[in-house]
Amino acid sequence: MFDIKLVRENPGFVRQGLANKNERDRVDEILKLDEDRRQLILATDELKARRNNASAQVGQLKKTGQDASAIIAEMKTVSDQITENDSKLRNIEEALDTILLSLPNLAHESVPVGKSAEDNVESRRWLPEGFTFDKEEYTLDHVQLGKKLDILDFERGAKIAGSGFPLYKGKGATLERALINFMLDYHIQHHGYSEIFPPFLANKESMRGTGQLPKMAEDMYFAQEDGLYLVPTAEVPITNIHRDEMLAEKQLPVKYVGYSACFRREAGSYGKDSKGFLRVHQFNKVEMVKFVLPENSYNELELLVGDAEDLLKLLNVPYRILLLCSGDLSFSAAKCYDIETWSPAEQRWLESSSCSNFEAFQARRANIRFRREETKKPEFLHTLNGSGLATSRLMVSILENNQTPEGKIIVPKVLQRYTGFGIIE
RNA sequence: GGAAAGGUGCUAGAGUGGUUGAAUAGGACGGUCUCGAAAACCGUUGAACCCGUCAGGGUUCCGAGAGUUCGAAUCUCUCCCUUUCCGCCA
Repeated sequence: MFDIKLVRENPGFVRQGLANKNERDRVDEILKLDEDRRQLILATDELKARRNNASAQVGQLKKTGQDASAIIAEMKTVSDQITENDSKLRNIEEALDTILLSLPNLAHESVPVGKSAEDNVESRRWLPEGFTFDKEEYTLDHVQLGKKLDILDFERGAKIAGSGFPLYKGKGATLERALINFMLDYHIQHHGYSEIFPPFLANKESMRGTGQLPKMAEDMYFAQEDGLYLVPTAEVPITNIHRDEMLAEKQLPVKYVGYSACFRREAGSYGKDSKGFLRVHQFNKVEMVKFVLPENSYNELELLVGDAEDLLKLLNVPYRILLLCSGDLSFSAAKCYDIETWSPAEQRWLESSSCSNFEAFQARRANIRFRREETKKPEFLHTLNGSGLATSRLMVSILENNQTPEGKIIVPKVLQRYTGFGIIE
């Protein structure tokens, strides 16, 4: 959520920040509501103070058997006024919250200002030894490979649930499971994360906490009867572990890693990237989430990206890192790196991970705080998360990059102890 | 799905409609004592918001919301959640 104090104290800065994020300027509306709100609180608090005093007097008078009807009569009108003011105040605060909850986080100063994905900046890339971008080396795309080897069945997935719900078979299913386990184990054993296996459905409060609601409602599957959303990412349940909690400073950083299936309606993107795994309604993802001290969050972001990169190097998958520009940042992020892996068949990069620092944006929405040792005061902490990694597009890169001229798949070495086989043919 | 019980501070757990932000105990923190520690004793121990340069003052919060009342943790209604038992079930 947006910090109202920032708007109050530095409206110009917020105005510019919203413009950089391609967002409508609502600063004046906010300031007006904020001003109204404070005036009303001031007036009402005064009335309430009067009433509290008078009520104490009534108590005293009654105790001693004296008449209190004059005060009672007077307080009746005061109480009516209070009721009226409170209801006005509620309306104002609702209006204010609606705006504040709908505003995206502002970009950090280190983020390049830009309009769209065109303006993202490649910060580095890593290519396996002997790698070439030459398409001729690779004859089949992941859909063709999946069919030929009978490890992926998109048609039957569509029959069961609809298009975009992949079905893995045989060694394909094993490979997917191996990949998930490898990623989880590696983060737990080498990067110091503790493992979470979260619920795959979450309530409205949780969705609001991480920023999916109110804006992304249309992109999520919703179980009407129960008021629950299918999680679009494990970020939601894992970040909400500490919703409405106060952590101790010495606990930080808290680092979690967890697997979840991810469900996305992808409303409005029909026909785009519809082939195979490129855009699906359900995919698997291992997600890292960190709760950190505000002063450390940008350092922690770099470490987070490094944690995801380690896996790609071990898997021997070509990738590049993009620093997203202000206009391409997601709703909640202040800074974000995308990691894209290479698809030789598509001859382009595919997004396999997104690592973001949300600063206090989610913490403010979800009310996640820590108590600072030095001041003894509560403060919002910073949250970060990153995919480490999403399997579907990563699987595209793994299959296509590891195919032999005969159309077999060599299983990456690090996965072989999980799969129990070294080749799919 | 049926039945019952219950939701109070970091935790356990009191609470008669009128100084109850809330007894008491535990925990945590600080101090005394000690070479040090334990024990004992003493003290401290919530948050949000508003006004104020500061000092400080005020308001709200006992699951959530509405109601009764001059005044509600305490009375009424609705909802939510948790626990236990029964049924169904991986």
